[in-house]
Amino acid sequence: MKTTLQIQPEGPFNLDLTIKSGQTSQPPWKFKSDRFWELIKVDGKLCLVGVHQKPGDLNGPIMVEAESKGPVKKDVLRSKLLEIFSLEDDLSELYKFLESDEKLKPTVDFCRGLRIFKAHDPFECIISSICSANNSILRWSRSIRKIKENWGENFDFKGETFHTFPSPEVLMKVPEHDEEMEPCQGQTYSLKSCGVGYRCSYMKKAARMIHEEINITTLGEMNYHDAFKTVLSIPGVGPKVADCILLYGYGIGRAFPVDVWIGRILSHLYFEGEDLKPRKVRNFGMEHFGEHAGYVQLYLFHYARKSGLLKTLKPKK
DNA sequence: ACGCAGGTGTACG
DNA sequence: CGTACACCTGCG
Repeated sequence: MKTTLQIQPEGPFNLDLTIKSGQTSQPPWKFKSDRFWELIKVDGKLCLVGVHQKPGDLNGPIMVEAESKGPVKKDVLRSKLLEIFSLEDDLSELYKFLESDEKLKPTVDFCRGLRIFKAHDPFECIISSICSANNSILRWSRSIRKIKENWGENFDFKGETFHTFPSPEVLMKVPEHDEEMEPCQGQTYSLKSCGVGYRCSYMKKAARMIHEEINITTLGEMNYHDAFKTVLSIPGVGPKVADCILLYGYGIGRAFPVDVWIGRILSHLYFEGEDLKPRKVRNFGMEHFGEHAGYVQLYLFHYARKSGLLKTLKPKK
């Protein structure tokens, strides 16, 4: 069953940039025939959505086309997409803030319309974020894709198969190593074979905890500090991953995920290249950027990459 | 070929 | 409490 709708974002929105900017909430959506496609759950139903934006038209409407087994309520689909692409964030407010800081000012021209690309659901976000730790974007997105192909729900459309992310219960039961299972048509399907490395046991333990112990649906209602401490208790989740989860899974804008790159960038911009401990970078970011911290991190990283600044920042001398 | 990059857990002081 | 090192994989 087909559903179509239009969304008129408030302020600039760059769909292409947002999807491809390497945010660790999820790998880029599949691009085919002018649209980005992804299988998501809307109102509990599998729903393949295709989103289109006229190239270069940062202020134009977003055209949405969705295919589902049964009927899907338009307003539910609409709010899901508003959520995923953070379309209700007030970018003019953000840009006012960025322009008030000489160091942040240049990021705006490089990033106009870039928004936080949120995960489809908190569980997927937690596992994705654990998998992204100490990993490359390439390897991480490959792993997530394989996990979805191996254990997600399928949806066939026009000769292609799309996959959801598996539930906690499914993921906690998947085999860790190939030796644990019979080869199936010459192929094996273990979590290790997805290339997750030593993160394998963290991911399985996290899935078990979320299935049996922790209620992750109420995290969004907690204050930042309590939510941070709660996700920190999940195996494989340290400060960086915790902030990714809060930012991309729950839209908590004060979260400031600190990796080595954001550390080098802030050190270069504000500390004359001094070697900074991650703890100090995080405190500085949260104090100075406040509720914009998540966006500042996103904008600084993209700016540094596009402007060539990143290449000049050396991994200590 | 093989060294290296990349956060977290653990084992120390 | 802070610091040092091992962990796994794929790229250059």
